[in-house]
Amino acid sequence: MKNESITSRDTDFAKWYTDVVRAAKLADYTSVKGCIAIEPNGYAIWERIQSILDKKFKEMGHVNVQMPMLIPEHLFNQEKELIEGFAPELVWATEVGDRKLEDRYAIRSTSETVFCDYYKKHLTSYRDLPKLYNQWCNVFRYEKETRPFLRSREFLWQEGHTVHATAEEAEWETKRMMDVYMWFNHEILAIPSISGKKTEKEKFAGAEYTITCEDLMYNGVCLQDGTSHYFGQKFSKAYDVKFTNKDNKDEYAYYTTWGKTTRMIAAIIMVHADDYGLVLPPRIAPKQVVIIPIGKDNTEVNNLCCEFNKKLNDNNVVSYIDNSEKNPGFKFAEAEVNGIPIRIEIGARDLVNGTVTVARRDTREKINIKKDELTVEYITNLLETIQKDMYNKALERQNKLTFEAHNLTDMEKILNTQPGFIHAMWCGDESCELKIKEIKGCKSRCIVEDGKKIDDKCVCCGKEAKYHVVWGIQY
RNA sequence: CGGGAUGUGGCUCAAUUUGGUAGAGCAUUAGGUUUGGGACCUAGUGGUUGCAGGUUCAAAUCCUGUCAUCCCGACCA
Repeated sequence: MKNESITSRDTDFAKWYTDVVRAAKLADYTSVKGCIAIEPNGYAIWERIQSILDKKFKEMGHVNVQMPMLIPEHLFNQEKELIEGFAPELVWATEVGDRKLEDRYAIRSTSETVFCDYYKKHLTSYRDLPKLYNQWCNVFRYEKETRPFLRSREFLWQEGHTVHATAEEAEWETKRMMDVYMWFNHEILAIPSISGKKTEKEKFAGAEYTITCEDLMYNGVCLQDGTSHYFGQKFSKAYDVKFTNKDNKDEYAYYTTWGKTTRMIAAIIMVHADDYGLVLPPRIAPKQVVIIPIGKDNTEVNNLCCEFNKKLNDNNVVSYIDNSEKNPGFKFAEAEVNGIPIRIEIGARDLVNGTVTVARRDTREKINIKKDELTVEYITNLLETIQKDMYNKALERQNKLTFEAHNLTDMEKILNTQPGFIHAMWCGDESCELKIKEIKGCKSRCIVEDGKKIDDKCVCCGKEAKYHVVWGIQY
């Protein structure tokens, strides 16, 4: 039965989204404007994200550190573009008790400043390089319009800050970290993201260039979900981060940063969830299997549940038994709203027939199998099938919502009927970007470098096109 | 910052027009009967009606002020 408390996805997408967040108990509002309480179900997803990404980062040679969450004003002011880009959303700590603080401190919105300040002290020789540091932390940005996970004032993320002896190496780092993000979205989150460089207008304040990871939501709205920036020597010059190179000469370090945030949870919801609640890809699901015994005090049923649950957990499948006092129907609905990938139903009737019921969350299909067929292998295979099917389903929809535009009329028509990823050529002038933005706030998402040419002319001005760009309406 | 709306148990709302003992559903607690798609019965807990002031014998209701939230616009990595 459909969950009455969740608004239909096709009726009101925005309402549906927050309904799913609340129904799945991922997060709740707090009395602090724009700051959510991430609840156990939501935090468990973040912990899965963290553990998988953190392992990957470490395999690649990164190490974790922790920097201050207060940033002195003078540090921020050293990089003009950065302070200009961030000024509107910085919140300042200025007082202690009834006195003024010794300095004005910005609450951390991003940590380039403090990392540079640190690296400045700790780099002497090229032998110290590269330094591959990462930080898991919270940041605060004053946002006017906030929505849980999607855009909150305080959010959790990881920010990698690396310094290198050569531009080539730093650029390689920028690229390989975007490859990690794409791998993560495709393989773990089952989201068929696309990636490419941001235009000058849309890049990170102060970066040489920004590579972005862009997802397409169910309703055709785009979501930036991870960025990797190449700074060249811009920041190291502003913050005097120098080292002595092999030729015994002073050189400014080459700097990169890359980050991914709790916004991923919003992406999971808006790509995979449905009118029945959350749907989690098996590889990110904190709980992969729920076993629901039906009927009360049936020793045989209980034993079978316990036995199989143990077998699964012994084989690295995260499974649990729902032994609560609720009705089976309630348990089914609850498992469904929480997005548990597989549900196993075992009752007295099954024991007589020698069967059990296995239900897939993604398709909501119920499969009756013989009791003997219920093996760990059967479940692990099914989890993999679900993972693949979810990716393919998302990809199929993304393809359906991917369009080509040859002129502004095309673009307008697409944006007014069904937005999505819009491929169109661009001359490179910001004036054209601004003109396109006038249509429903459509922005450039990223520049595609697949060599594919849709047209020779700019979609906007008709002059010679330089870039193949994906456009769209963004969150 | 401009335009509009709303503040009543944890949640959704009623009672405000016409001032007269603050109510329902959901959630929750206890006990019992149930259990193959959000069960039922019984008994409870929980609210100085956003805040401050005023009018009145009497204010959730009328008046003044204030604060907060939401929507539209503007703004936005």
